[in-house]
Amino acid sequence: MTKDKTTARDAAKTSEPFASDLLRGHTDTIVLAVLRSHDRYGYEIYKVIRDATGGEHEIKEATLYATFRRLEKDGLVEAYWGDETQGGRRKYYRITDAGRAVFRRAVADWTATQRIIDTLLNLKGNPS
Amino acid sequence: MTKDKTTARDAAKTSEPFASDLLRGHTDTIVLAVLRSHDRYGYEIYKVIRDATGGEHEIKEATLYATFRRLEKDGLVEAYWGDETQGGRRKYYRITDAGRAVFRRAVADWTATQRIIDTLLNLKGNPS
DNA sequence: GGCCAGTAGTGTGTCTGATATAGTACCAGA
DNA sequence: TCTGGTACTATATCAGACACACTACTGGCC
Repeated sequence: MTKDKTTARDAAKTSEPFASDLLRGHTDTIVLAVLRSHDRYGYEIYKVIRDATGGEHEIKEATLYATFRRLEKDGLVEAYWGDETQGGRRKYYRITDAGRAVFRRAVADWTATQRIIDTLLNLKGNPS
Repeated sequence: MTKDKTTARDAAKTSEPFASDLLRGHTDTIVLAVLRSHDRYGYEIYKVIRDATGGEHEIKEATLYATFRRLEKDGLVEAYWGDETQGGRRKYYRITDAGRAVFRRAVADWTATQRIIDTLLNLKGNPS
Protein backbone atom coordinates (compact mmCIF):
# COMPACT_ATOMS: atom_id res chain seq x y z
CA MET A 1 0.00 0.00 0.00
CA THR A 2 2.77 2.40 0.81
CA LYS A 3 4.18 4.23 -2.13
CA ASP A 4 7.74 5.41 -2.01
CA LYS A 5 8.68 5.93 -5.61
CA THR A 6 9.77 9.43 -6.45
CA THR A 7 7.86 10.94 -9.31
CA ALA A 8 8.48 14.23 -11.04
CA ARG A 9 5.51 15.72 -9.23
CA ASP A 10 6.65 14.47 -5.87
CA ALA A 11 10.03 15.96 -6.57
CA ALA A 12 8.53 19.37 -7.15
CA LYS A 13 6.72 19.20 -3.86
CA THR A 14 9.40 17.67 -1.70
CA SER A 15 12.61 18.81 -3.35
CA GLU A 16 13.61 15.22 -3.93
CA PRO A 17 16.92 15.01 -5.73
CA PHE A 18 15.68 13.38 -8.88
CA ALA A 19 12.79 11.62 -10.48
CA SER A 20 14.24 8.23 -11.28
CA ASP A 21 11.80 7.37 -14.03
CA LEU A 22 13.32 10.03 -16.22
CA LEU A 23 16.16 7.68 -17.00
CA ARG A 24 13.79 4.85 -17.69
CA GLY A 25 14.56 3.06 -20.89
CA HIS A 26 18.13 4.31 -20.86
CA THR A 27 19.56 1.92 -18.31
CA ASP A 28 20.41 -0.72 -20.88
CA THR A 29 22.19 1.85 -22.98
CA ILE A 30 24.13 3.17 -20.02
CA VAL A 31 25.31 -0.32 -19.10
CA LEU A 32 26.37 -1.01 -22.67
CA ALA A 33 28.24 2.28 -22.69
CA VAL A 34 30.16 1.34 -19.58
CA LEU A 35 31.10 -2.01 -21.08
CA ARG A 36 32.33 -0.63 -24.37
CA SER A 37 35.95 -0.28 -23.35
CA HIS A 38 36.42 -3.48 -21.37
CA ASP A 39 34.70 -6.16 -19.34
CA ARG A 40 33.48 -5.29 -15.89
CA TYR A 41 31.73 -7.11 -13.11
CA GLY A 42 28.32 -6.20 -11.79
CA TYR A 43 29.10 -4.29 -8.69
CA GLU A 44 31.86 -2.43 -10.49
CA ILE A 45 29.39 -1.23 -13.09
CA TYR A 46 27.14 -0.09 -10.31
CA LYS A 47 29.94 1.98 -8.84
CA VAL A 48 31.09 3.38 -12.15
CA ILE A 49 27.62 4.70 -12.87
CA ARG A 50 27.20 6.07 -9.38
CA ASP A 51 30.58 7.77 -9.39
CA ALA A 52 30.42 9.04 -12.96
CA THR A 53 27.59 11.31 -11.95
CA GLY A 54 29.24 12.43 -8.76
CA GLY A 55 26.80 10.38 -6.76
CA GLU A 56 24.02 12.49 -8.19
CA HIS A 57 22.37 9.57 -9.78
CA GLU A 58 22.36 5.98 -8.70
CA ILE A 59 20.86 3.06 -10.50
CA LYS A 60 19.69 0.68 -7.84
CA GLU A 61 21.44 -2.65 -7.62
CA ALA A 62 18.25 -4.59 -8.15
CA THR A 63 17.59 -2.62 -11.31
CA LEU A 64 21.08 -3.17 -12.56
CA TYR A 65 21.18 -6.91 -12.02
CA ALA A 66 17.79 -7.20 -13.68
CA THR A 67 19.27 -5.27 -16.58
CA PHE A 68 22.22 -7.65 -16.82
CA ARG A 69 19.92 -10.62 -17.05
CA ARG A 70 17.85 -8.92 -19.72
CA LEU A 71 20.89 -7.94 -21.77
CA GLU A 72 22.32 -11.41 -21.46
CA LYS A 73 19.07 -13.05 -22.48
CA ASP A 74 19.02 -10.87 -25.57
CA GLY A 75 22.62 -11.67 -26.42
CA LEU A 76 23.85 -8.12 -26.01
CA VAL A 77 26.30 -9.05 -23.29
CA GLU A 78 27.94 -12.30 -22.26
CA ALA A 79 28.55 -13.18 -18.65
CA TYR A 80 31.28 -15.34 -17.16
CA TRP A 81 32.50 -15.97 -13.66
CA GLY A 82 35.87 -14.56 -12.73
CA ASP A 83 38.54 -16.84 -11.31
CA GLU A 84 38.57 -15.30 -7.88
CA THR A 85 39.03 -18.61 -6.12
CA GLN A 86 39.15 -17.00 -2.74
CA GLY A 87 35.78 -15.49 -1.82
CA GLY A 88 33.81 -12.65 -3.35
CA ARG A 89 32.97 -14.34 -6.59
CA ARG A 90 32.46 -11.89 -9.42
CA LYS A 91 30.44 -12.23 -12.55
CA TYR A 92 31.95 -10.34 -15.45
CA TYR A 93 30.08 -8.95 -18.40
CA ARG A 94 31.38 -8.53 -21.92
CA ILE A 95 29.58 -6.61 -24.62
CA THR A 96 28.89 -8.56 -27.82
CA ASP A 97 28.88 -7.34 -31.38
CA ALA A 98 25.11 -7.30 -31.23
CA GLY A 99 25.41 -5.23 -28.09
CA ARG A 100 27.62 -2.70 -29.83
CA ALA A 101 25.14 -2.44 -32.68
CA VAL A 102 22.29 -1.86 -30.27
CA PHE A 103 24.36 0.70 -28.45
CA ARG A 104 25.01 2.68 -31.60
CA ARG A 105 21.33 2.63 -32.37
CA ALA A 106 20.49 3.67 -28.83
CA VAL A 107 22.79 6.67 -29.00
CA ALA A 108 20.99 7.79 -32.12
CA ASP A 109 17.67 7.31 -30.35
CA TRP A 110 18.89 9.31 -27.42
CA THR A 111 19.86 12.17 -29.69
CA ALA A 112 16.43 12.05 -31.28
CA THR A 113 14.79 12.00 -27.87
CA GLN A 114 16.68 15.09 -26.83
CA ARG A 115 15.67 16.90 -29.96
CA ILE A 116 12.00 15.97 -29.59
CA ILE A 117 11.69 16.94 -25.97
CA ASP A 118 13.64 20.13 -26.43
CA THR A 119 11.35 21.03 -29.29
CA LEU A 120 8.22 20.36 -27.27
CA LEU A 121 9.37 22.11 -24.13
CA ASN A 122 10.30 25.21 -26.06
CA LEU A 123 6.85 25.37 -27.64
CA LYS A 124 5.77 28.95 -27.19
CA GLY A 125 2.35 28.38 -28.69
CA ASN A 126 2.68 30.25 -31.95
CA PRO A 127 -0.26 32.69 -32.24
CA SER A 128 -1.59 31.35 -35.51
CA MET B 1 0.36 -13.10 -25.03
CA THR B 2 1.38 -11.22 -28.11
CA LYS B 3 3.90 -8.51 -27.55
CA ASP B 4 3.92 -5.56 -29.86
CA LYS B 5 5.64 -2.82 -27.96
CA THR B 6 8.70 -1.40 -29.59
CA THR B 7 11.78 -1.51 -27.43
CA ALA B 8 15.17 -0.03 -28.14
CA ARG B 9 16.46 -3.50 -28.89
CA ASP B 10 13.63 -4.31 -31.23
CA ALA B 11 14.26 -1.04 -32.95
CA ALA B 12 17.86 -1.98 -33.64
CA LYS B 13 16.74 -5.23 -35.17
CA THR B 14 13.75 -4.06 -37.12
CA SER B 15 14.56 -0.44 -37.86
CA GLU B 16 11.45 0.65 -36.02
CA PRO B 17 11.15 4.41 -35.97
CA PHE B 18 11.47 4.96 -32.30
CA ALA B 19 11.46 3.31 -28.91
CA SER B 20 8.51 4.92 -27.21
CA ASP B 21 9.65 4.25 -23.69
CA LEU B 22 12.46 6.73 -24.10
CA LEU B 23 10.00 9.53 -23.55
CA ARG B 24 8.50 7.83 -20.56
CA GLY B 25 8.13 10.12 -17.62
CA HIS B 26 8.19 13.16 -19.84
CA THR B 27 4.64 13.00 -21.12
CA ASP B 28 3.25 15.04 -18.25
CA THR B 29 5.90 17.67 -18.81
CA ILE B 30 5.22 17.81 -22.51
CA VAL B 31 1.50 18.30 -21.93
CA LEU B 32 2.15 21.05 -19.42
CA ALA B 33 4.49 22.69 -21.91
CA VAL B 34 1.83 22.71 -24.57
CA LEU B 35 -0.68 24.25 -22.16
CA ARG B 36 1.59 27.04 -20.98
CA SER B 37 0.48 29.61 -23.53
CA HIS B 38 -3.27 28.95 -23.56
CA ASP B 39 -5.96 26.39 -22.94
CA ARG B 40 -6.38 23.58 -25.39
CA TYR B 41 -8.67 20.62 -25.77
CA GLY B 42 -7.53 17.04 -25.70
CA TYR B 43 -7.43 16.11 -29.32
CA GLU B 44 -5.80 19.43 -30.13
CA ILE B 45 -2.97 18.68 -27.72
CA TYR B 46 -2.57 15.32 -29.38
CA LYS B 47 -2.18 16.97 -32.76
CA VAL B 48 0.14 19.70 -31.49
CA ILE B 49 2.54 17.11 -30.12
CA ARG B 50 2.33 14.97 -33.21
CA ASP B 51 2.87 17.89 -35.54
CA ALA B 52 5.55 19.62 -33.47
CA THR B 53 7.83 16.69 -34.13
CA GLY B 54 6.99 16.47 -37.79
CA GLY B 55 4.98 13.32 -37.16
CA GLU B 56 8.18 11.71 -35.95
CA HIS B 57 6.78 11.09 -32.55
CA GLU B 58 3.23 10.49 -31.52
CA ILE B 59 1.88 10.11 -28.03
CA LYS B 60 -1.01 7.72 -28.28
CA GLU B 61 -4.47 9.04 -27.52
CA ALA B 62 -5.02 6.54 -24.74
CA THR B 63 -1.79 7.63 -23.11
CA LEU B 64 -2.65 11.27 -23.45
CA TYR B 65 -6.13 11.04 -22.00
CA ALA B 66 -4.75 9.01 -19.13
CA THR B 67 -2.22 11.79 -18.62
CA PHE B 68 -4.96 14.41 -18.54
CA ARG B 69 -6.81 12.54 -15.84
CA ARG B 70 -3.62 12.17 -13.82
CA LEU B 71 -2.70 15.82 -14.15
CA GLU B 72 -6.21 16.86 -13.23
CA LYS B 73 -6.30 14.59 -10.21
CA ASP B 74 -3.07 16.16 -9.02
CA GLY B 75 -4.38 19.66 -9.55
CA LEU B 76 -1.82 20.54 -12.22
CA VAL B 77 -4.47 21.22 -14.84
CA GLU B 78 -8.16 22.07 -14.67
CA ALA B 79 -10.63 20.70 -17.17
CA TYR B 80 -13.87 22.21 -18.38
CA TRP B 81 -16.26 21.42 -21.17
CA GLY B 82 -16.37 23.81 -24.07
CA ASP B 83 -19.69 25.32 -25.14
CA GLU B 84 -19.85 23.56 -28.48
CA THR B 85 -23.59 22.98 -28.27
CA GLN B 86 -23.68 21.37 -31.68
CA GLY B 87 -21.80 18.08 -31.71
CA GLY B 88 -18.16 17.27 -31.14
CA ARG B 89 -18.02 18.18 -27.49
CA ARG B 90 -14.55 19.24 -26.39
CA LYS B 91 -12.96 19.16 -23.00
CA TYR B 92 -10.51 21.98 -22.48
CA TYR B 93 -7.53 21.93 -20.17
CA ARG B 94 -6.02 24.88 -18.38
CA ILE B 95 -2.69 24.74 -16.55
CA THR B 96 -2.80 25.80 -12.89
CA ASP B 97 -0.20 27.64 -10.87
CA ALA B 98 0.79 24.34 -9.34
CA GLY B 99 1.14 22.99 -12.85
CA ARG B 100 3.45 25.81 -13.81
CA ALA B 101 5.59 25.17 -10.76
CA VAL B 102 5.83 21.48 -11.58
CA PHE B 103 6.69 22.35 -15.14
CA ARG B 104 9.57 24.56 -14.10
CA ARG B 105 10.88 21.82 -11.89
CA ALA B 106 10.48 19.27 -14.67
CA VAL B 107 12.50 21.38 -17.07
CA ALA B 108 15.31 21.47 -14.54
CA ASP B 109 15.05 17.70 -14.16
CA TRP B 110 15.17 17.26 -17.88
CA THR B 111 18.33 19.32 -18.10
CA ALA B 112 19.88 17.20 -15.35
CA THR B 113 18.81 14.03 -17.13
CA GLN B 114 20.49 15.15 -20.32
CA ARG B 115 23.68 15.94 -18.50
CA ILE B 116 23.76 12.61 -16.71
CA ILE B 117 23.09 10.49 -19.76
CA ASP B 118 25.48 12.47 -21.91
CA THR B 119 28.15 11.97 -19.28
CA LEU B 120 27.56 8.26 -19.07
CA LEU B 121 27.36 7.64 -22.79
CA ASN B 122 30.59 9.47 -23.37
CA LEU B 123 32.38 7.29 -20.84
CA LYS B 124 35.52 6.23 -22.62
CA GLY B 125 36.67 3.95 -19.83
CA ASN B 126 39.67 5.89 -18.60
CA PRO B 127 42.68 3.54 -18.51
CA SER B 128 43.39 4.00 -14.84
C1' DG C 1 -30.27 7.59 -48.01
C1' DG C 2 -26.06 5.31 -46.81
C1' DC C 3 -21.22 5.08 -46.20
C1' DC C 4 -16.79 6.57 -44.72
C1' DA C 5 -13.11 9.36 -42.83
C1' DG C 6 -12.00 12.55 -39.41
C1' DT C 7 -12.78 14.46 -34.90
C1' DA C 8 -13.29 13.73 -29.78
C1' DG C 9 -13.28 11.21 -25.79
C1' DT C 10 -13.58 6.81 -22.74
C1' DG C 11 -12.63 1.93 -20.71
C1' DT C 12 -10.12 -2.31 -19.90
C1' DG C 13 -6.44 -5.10 -19.77
C1' DT C 14 -1.51 -5.96 -20.30
C1' DC C 15 3.46 -5.37 -20.57
C1' DT C 16 7.91 -3.44 -19.15
C1' DG C 17 11.22 -1.34 -16.36
C1' DA C 18 12.44 0.37 -11.92
C1' DT C 19 12.11 -0.10 -7.26
C1' DA C 20 11.48 -1.72 -2.34
C1' DT C 21 12.67 -5.13 0.43
C1' DA C 22 14.91 -8.91 1.89
C1' DG C 23 18.17 -12.33 1.72
C1' DT C 24 22.83 -15.12 1.01
C1' DA C 25 27.72 -15.12 1.29
C1' DC C 26 32.41 -13.67 1.72
C1' DC C 27 36.14 -10.66 3.50
C1' DA C 28 39.00 -7.25 6.29
C1' DG C 29 39.84 -4.59 10.17
C1' DA C 30 38.89 -2.99 14.92
C1' DT D 1 33.26 -11.36 17.16
C1' DC D 2 31.11 -7.84 15.15
C1' DT D 3 30.57 -4.46 11.72
C1' DG D 4 30.78 -2.49 7.20
C1' DG D 5 31.81 -3.07 2.57
C1' DT D 6 31.68 -6.10 -1.41
C1' DA D 7 28.90 -9.07 -4.61
C1' DC D 8 25.00 -11.19 -6.23
C1' DT D 9 20.05 -13.02 -6.04
C1' DA D 10 14.86 -13.34 -5.39
C1' DT D 11 10.15 -11.71 -4.94
C1' DA D 12 6.57 -8.59 -5.11
C1' DT D 13 4.76 -4.22 -6.36
C1' DC D 14 3.91 0.00 -8.89
C1' DA D 15 3.43 3.50 -12.53
C1' DG D 16 3.42 4.74 -17.22
C1' DA D 17 2.57 3.61 -21.88
C1' DC D 18 0.21 1.06 -25.00
C1' DA D 19 -3.08 -2.14 -27.70
C1' DC D 20 -7.51 -2.70 -28.53
C1' DA D 21 -12.06 -1.69 -28.58
C1' DC D 22 -15.76 1.23 -28.05
C1' DT D 23 -19.26 5.44 -28.31
C1' DA D 24 -20.69 9.43 -30.81
C1' DC D 25 -20.98 13.38 -33.75
C1' DT D 26 -19.83 15.82 -38.33
C1' DG D 27 -19.22 16.61 -43.25
C1' DG D 28 -18.46 15.08 -47.81
C1' DC D 29 -19.27 11.87 -51.31
C1' DC D 30 -21.80 8.58 -54.06
